[in-house]
Amino acid sequence: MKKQYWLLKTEPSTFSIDDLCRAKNQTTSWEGVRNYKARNFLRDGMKVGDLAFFYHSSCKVPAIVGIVQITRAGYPDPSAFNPASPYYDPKTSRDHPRWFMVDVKFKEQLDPPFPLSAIKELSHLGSLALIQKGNRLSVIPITSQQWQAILSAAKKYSA
DNA sequence: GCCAACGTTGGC
DNA sequence: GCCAACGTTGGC
Repeated sequence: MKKQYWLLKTEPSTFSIDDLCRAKNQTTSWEGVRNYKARNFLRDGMKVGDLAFFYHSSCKVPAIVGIVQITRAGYPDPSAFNPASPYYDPKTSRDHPRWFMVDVKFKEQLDPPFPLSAIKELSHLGSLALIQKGNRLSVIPITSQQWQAILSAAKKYSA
């Protein structure tokens, strides 16, 4: 199966790349996604070994800050069943899970981070959901061409 | 803090 | 099934 590429958004005030680095095995479950399109990508699209950009949103400098690898494919997100969780969804149950998550492991930090403003300047990206106006998708598929273009630009980038 | 864009909800 | 109202996202 061909490797697929992704971009995962997170608010650093909730969960940052530093949090991931400090996590046990530098691995975390990507809980709390409550959007159907994103859910479908988590449940059906992501495979073990896929790579994803780790993106900080809703912060001072929105940017790709690192790379992670998928270490476990989609499985039910238990936070949906937990009334104490901010991600609790009373309309779902363990018998009929609605929300899914994957596990991701830290692979690499981008230093410096590659900011959204620079991503927008790349001409050869074609349509990338991240830079489309009003986009709110938190799990975004990336073509291998886009991946290469962003990665090589990011390696050359210095603020 | 503002506001545009989007997804979801619920009345009909 | 439609669509207005609402809540949320996220860049600026």
